[in-house]
Amino acid sequence: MLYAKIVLGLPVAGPFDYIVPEALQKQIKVGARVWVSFGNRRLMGYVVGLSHTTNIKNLKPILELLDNPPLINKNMLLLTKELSDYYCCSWGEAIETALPLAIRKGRKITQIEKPEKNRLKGKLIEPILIHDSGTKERWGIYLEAIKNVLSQDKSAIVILPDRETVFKAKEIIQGRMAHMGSELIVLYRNQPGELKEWLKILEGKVKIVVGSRSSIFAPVENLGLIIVDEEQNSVYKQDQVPHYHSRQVAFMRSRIETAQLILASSLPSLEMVLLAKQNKIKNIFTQKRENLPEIKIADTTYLNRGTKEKNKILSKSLEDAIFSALNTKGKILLFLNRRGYATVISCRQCGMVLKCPRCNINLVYHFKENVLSCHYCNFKMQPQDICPNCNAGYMRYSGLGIEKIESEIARIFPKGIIKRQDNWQKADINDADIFISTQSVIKETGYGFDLVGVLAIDNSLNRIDLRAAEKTFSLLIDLVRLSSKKMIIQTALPRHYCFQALLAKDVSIFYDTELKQRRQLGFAPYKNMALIKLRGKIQERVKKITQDLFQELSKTKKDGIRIISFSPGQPTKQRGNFYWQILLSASGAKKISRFLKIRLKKLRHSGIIVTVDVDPL
DNA sequence: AGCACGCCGACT
DNA sequence: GTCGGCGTGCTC
Repeated sequence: MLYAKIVLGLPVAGPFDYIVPEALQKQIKVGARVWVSFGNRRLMGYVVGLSHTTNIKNLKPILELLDNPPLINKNMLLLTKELSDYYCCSWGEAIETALPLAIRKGRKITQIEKPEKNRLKGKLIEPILIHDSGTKERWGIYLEAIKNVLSQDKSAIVILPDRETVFKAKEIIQGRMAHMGSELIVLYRNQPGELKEWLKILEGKVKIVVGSRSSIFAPVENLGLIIVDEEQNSVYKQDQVPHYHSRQVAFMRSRIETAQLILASSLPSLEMVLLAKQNKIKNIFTQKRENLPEIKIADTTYLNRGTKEKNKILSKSLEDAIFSALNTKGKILLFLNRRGYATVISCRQCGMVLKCPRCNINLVYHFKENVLSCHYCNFKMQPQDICPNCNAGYMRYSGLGIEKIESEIARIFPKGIIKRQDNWQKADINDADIFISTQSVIKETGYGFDLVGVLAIDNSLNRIDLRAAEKTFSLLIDLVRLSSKKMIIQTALPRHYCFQALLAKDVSIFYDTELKQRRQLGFAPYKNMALIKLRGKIQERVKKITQDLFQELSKTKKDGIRIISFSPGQPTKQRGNFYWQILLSASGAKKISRFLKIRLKKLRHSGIIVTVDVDPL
């Protein structure tokens, strides 16, 4: 008798044993897809083992074998197993994230049998981190490495953050390697033709795959090189279960397949900087200091002080700089990361601040729409003239939003042409002398403003988020790159290392200080962290269950697992569900995942969905 | 995940 | 009395 160990794309552990019918015994192999009956359902299963013994009685037979030869090779099975151990999901779920939708749905394919090559195992792989200021230098290294693996008859995967850079990369590689025709392929999840391209790779016809996040799973043969461009980019993190990060998967895969790994970034993640400091990866630093604008910090503590005469939004130095830029027909960007007009609506008598009834964050007044809105859940209500708490008739509208900035700027600089943009409403930079924008301006690459004024960066810095400084610094660096001459940052925290690093034009000031703090606090990248997310329709219920789970988990003093906090999710509400979460840490993601798989298996509450995000961003 | 079973309160 | 929501266990 022959039995198959089968995993399923469900959040259940498995594997499950099935009888291999006589007729399939010669053909079935590990890595094949099969149809099986599970409970009262017919599901796609993946064969992860074959055995002549079993401990389970009353086995069901495999209904149908889809692949001969098998679809998933040994290395891919190893990779997905490791993924499931690291990211706290089932093996079957991990396999399914590595496959195109059509394949998961049971599309039959014909493949030719090809012997799996014996590879030299245990060879030391070399990961390198390129820290540069643009894309020119790194492409020299990329192309050299690609040429090198091709000459050894091996293949390469190049992943990049977005569609444009993927296609640009394809052009560059093709330009340098004119003989590359169908051997170079662009792979993009859910593109038309995705399956066709994927199958071409599976057949071993493709030497170079260029793609985005999920292309790290491309079934190339004889992999010799993985390149992760802009490794710090958060698009590499999947926002659904399993919450994998392509850079992390690249490490796993390069080890399994003994492939070289090249990571590059103009502002590397703290994770990679730490690895480089520990000499676990080789660091190539080519960042030059030329072309950086003049950077000034304007201390705004005095703007916020008692002088009630006027709610001043501009420091003297920024105001002067705007005037002189206008006089010389310069382009000005004013950056403010807050939509709306007034961000705090409070009662002058009792001091109550209007909050979203669902999310408990401040409601923001939008002048143009004349509405109060919650920026988390999009709750809207009419502006209030009378305090709902004490019935006094004096509501104060304060806190600077971008609409308010626009009207103030228009008042101070009546001669300048002013355009405003946020994520909801785009404007053309070329039409304006003064361009006022939220973060949405970052996407416009390569635009050189003569003056960049950063108006309210402190709220980003003051967020309750262990990555607040990292995200703020990254934002500031993006703004520096939009600025060709001068940048003025208004802040009430002028001594903060984010600003000091900019003033000194030395990113290592930021890295060193931030790393030191992370180590002292026991946070990433020194520890692995995980977020248990609970969601459900009833706010109080989700909160209660999260709190109970938090207390339950807190009792377990084990293996250096630290249960850090429980808090409302962000956003608090999404598509009718309320979110609460528990943050924990340990040294080693696999340890956290093992712990949580045991502890969360028993946790079941109707109407509550529990997910785990390992290495959350 | 999806389903069956068994337990309890509150209503045609 | 039973309907339905919730907790629990199970799926090879």
